[in-house]
Amino acid sequence: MKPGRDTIEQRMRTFNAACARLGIKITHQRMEIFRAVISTEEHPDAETIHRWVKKRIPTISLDTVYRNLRLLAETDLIAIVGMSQENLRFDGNAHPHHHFVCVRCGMIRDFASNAPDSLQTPKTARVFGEPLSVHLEVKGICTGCRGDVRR
Amino acid sequence: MKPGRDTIEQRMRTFNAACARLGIKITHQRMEIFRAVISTEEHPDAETIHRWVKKRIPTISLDTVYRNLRLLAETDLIAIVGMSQENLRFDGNAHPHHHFVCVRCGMIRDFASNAPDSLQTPKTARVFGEPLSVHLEVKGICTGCRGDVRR
DNA sequence: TGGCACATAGGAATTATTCTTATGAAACCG
DNA sequence: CGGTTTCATAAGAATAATTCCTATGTGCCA
Repeated sequence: MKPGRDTIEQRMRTFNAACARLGIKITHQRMEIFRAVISTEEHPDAETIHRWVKKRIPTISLDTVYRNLRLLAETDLIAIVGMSQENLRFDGNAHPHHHFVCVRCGMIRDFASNAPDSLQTPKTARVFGEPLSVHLEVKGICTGCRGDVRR
Repeated sequence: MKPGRDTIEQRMRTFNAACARLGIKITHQRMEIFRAVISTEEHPDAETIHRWVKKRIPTISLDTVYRNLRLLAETDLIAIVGMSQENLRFDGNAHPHHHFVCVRCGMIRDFASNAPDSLQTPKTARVFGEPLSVHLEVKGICTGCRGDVRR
């Protein structure tokens, strides 16, 4: 486990402040779950976090881990990697392309980049390995959903 | 349903050729599943594709749809949207960042873009709606897996 | 056209995630 | 301080997407 740009303790203080502001109780379980997520670069899954936290709270249930991860993600204290996790979805577009994803209705549409050069792999990514492809995901509100809101 | 840059019939011919080359049998079910995926912009899930194909082959099983979608994705005749669909994974990095994903071992690492301007939302994406965030996903082989291969 | 490897259908199994319900603890209020 | 309300948790049951199993069917090469 290794800290990011902020120290763990700094982020725990931010966490406490955010919970107070949002009216979320600061339980021992919740704190340890948050600490586990921010203390690693590994982007762990719920099962893995559960295993880690059990070392400190042996009786914690998997459901509590799931419940709190979801809560933390909803309040943007942590993030969920990748798509907003619906089912598998398939794409028959044979050409290289990117995706616009509506965060409200889940609509996905393809678009081509109009600046292909800008999609050279950033040098900062190359330290991790040999890149094969680069894909852009734009999240937003689609025109349909935006129209709904106006009404 | 609306064709992409190539016509449906062109792509069906490519499909037949690819199957022959790969030693995959061209069954009625397989063809209809492929046709369904390439005939839409909607990035459907397996259940939806099953519903569509049932109109032409009423007895087709959901498992056959899954099996063939997976086969087609493995041979790059179609693609799966988003991450290579393991479990939910969580990310405690509070700063905006992008992801390097190893396609072999699933390792995910954060990196910052060294060209933030290049991540202005492409104009081609704006026609679909109001963008909120842009995220880059670089897929590749991580140094660890690359080392394994050399041995 | 016969045989054989590959495909399919249908239902059962698996697995990640969420729900239910009863219990427990924190905060609130007089 | 004691009562009450509200939110959180644990444990196991339920749900739902995906995959596996196995018997039967079908495309394709010789």
